[in-house]
Amino acid sequence: MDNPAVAQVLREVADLLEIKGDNPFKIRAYRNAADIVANHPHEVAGLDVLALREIPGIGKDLAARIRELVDTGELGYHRELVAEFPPSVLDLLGLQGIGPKTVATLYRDLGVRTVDDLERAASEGRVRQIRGMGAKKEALILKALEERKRHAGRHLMPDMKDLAATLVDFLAQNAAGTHLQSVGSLRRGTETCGDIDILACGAEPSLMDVFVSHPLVERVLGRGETKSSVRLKDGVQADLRLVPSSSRGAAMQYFTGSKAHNIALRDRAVGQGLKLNEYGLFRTADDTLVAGDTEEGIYRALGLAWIPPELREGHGEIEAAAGGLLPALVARQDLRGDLHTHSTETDGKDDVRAMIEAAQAAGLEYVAITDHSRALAMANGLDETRALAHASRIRSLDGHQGVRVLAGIECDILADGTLDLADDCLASLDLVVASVHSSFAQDKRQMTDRLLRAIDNPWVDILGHPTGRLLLKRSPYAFDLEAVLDAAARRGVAIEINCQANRLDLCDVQARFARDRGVRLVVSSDAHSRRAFRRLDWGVTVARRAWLQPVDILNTRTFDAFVPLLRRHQR
DNA sequence: GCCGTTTTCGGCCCGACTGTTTTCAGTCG
Repeated sequence: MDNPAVAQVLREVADLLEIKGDNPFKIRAYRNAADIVANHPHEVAGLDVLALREIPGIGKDLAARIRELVDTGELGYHRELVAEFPPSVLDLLGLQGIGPKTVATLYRDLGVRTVDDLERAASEGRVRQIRGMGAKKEALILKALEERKRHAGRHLMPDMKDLAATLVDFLAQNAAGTHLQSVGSLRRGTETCGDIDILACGAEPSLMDVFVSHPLVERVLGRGETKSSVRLKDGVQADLRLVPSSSRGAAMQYFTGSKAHNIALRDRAVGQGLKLNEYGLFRTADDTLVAGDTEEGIYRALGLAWIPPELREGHGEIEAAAGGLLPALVARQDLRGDLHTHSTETDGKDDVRAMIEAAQAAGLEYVAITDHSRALAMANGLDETRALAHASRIRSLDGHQGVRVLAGIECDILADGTLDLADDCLASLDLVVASVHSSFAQDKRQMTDRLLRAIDNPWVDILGHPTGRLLLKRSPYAFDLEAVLDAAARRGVAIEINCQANRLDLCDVQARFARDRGVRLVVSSDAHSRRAFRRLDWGVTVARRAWLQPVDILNTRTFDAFVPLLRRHQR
């Protein structure tokens, strides 16, 4: 059992305890333990009880429970809880506005066990009859169900990338010499993906048996000579396609898409007396093969430069490739700094020193520690006094392991657009990321004014996760993006591409729009633990899909070149 | 359930908002 699997069970125990109404501190202990395990550098399965107990937050009970789990693959305590509440009720917690108490009430009073049960109950008007609920709550539930339906079958890109990598590794161990590659929306780097497509070039047909026998496979949907489909846990569908090596490029191109890109490409081929399909590029007149074993060859034969998969969305990339105008896209190794991270001073999992060391390990030259401000009480946010004391401790670590360190803050933008901390405090810090964490329901006018007012504050350097969306869960708040971007461009405030898997905020289209309006962007991890610097990959994917080049992103600069570009140093 | 140089009990991050109340419960962050 690996760490994510252990963490998952602990998290389920916490959720079930919460539904049950158990001691909140016990719930926190389980949730905390789940985070610890998920972020632990070693596999907990390899640690004995004593070693487990040395981890802060893991005591006698949790150490024993974790051992039981990794030794037997099961947890008796978990089983007991599942006997009280069917595990399907955990799905209800994923609905916006539905928490553990509501789940417990719905189960107890209406026998709601599944999302489908809830939908029936709400649409039949039974929810409003429960004490403590009313017509508005029922409408809220129906809206949350509607949102969920809209996102059904979609999954976050980073999760799917990990899953695809697991499958590809497994296949690679069983098919030496085969070229394996995940294609489809995963290769293009879209923020959410519906399924996993894997291409195997030059493999034996027996690879299909290996594929359908993977432990994660729940059901085999189809098994053929060249294509098999399976359903994995969490309902993810994965397809494996076998193609001959001679068609590798054509198949990669075809299965990577997007549909719009492929249609435009085939249209271009037809105009040149050619025909493009998943087997190759052929002359229409006599069916001779023109290209097929590499993608580059296909694009070249069509008079185009090779187009990076992230751009293949039918958003002008073919015209750009024809005119030699494709951007030299930013890559992960172009990032030299991270401008949004948290430490144990607020809700981070690792202290400042560990975060700096992790930044160094991630190949960064500089990092800003930007803990929360006081309005985020749940995160133990900092007031002015604590912020300044924290800043001086952060600065004392400047240069640790050769990393330049900025003492910053992620300061809340309050409902009226003022900032959560006094200007003189913000002025004494090295960098201020301003973000909205409350009052999401304001109308468009209010929210726009709020953001504009925040941007007017001379000590705001970066606007953090600007739209507030949570992928597959919450829509962006209503505001005039164009007005905010124009103000940011005018004032020299940078706009963040937040790398959290469920944020990716700004998104690709908006980031491209922002750049075109003269806004400067940053790519920041918003890391709450030392392992989370990995997320920078995902933000870079967004940036690439936004056609961004290194010059468009402030934190590709060296430290000395970057600092003067901060808004506070511009006059 | 964890923790401890205020140590084996009694603490443990909490404020804003919403909808349901008629003084509060639930959710979110």
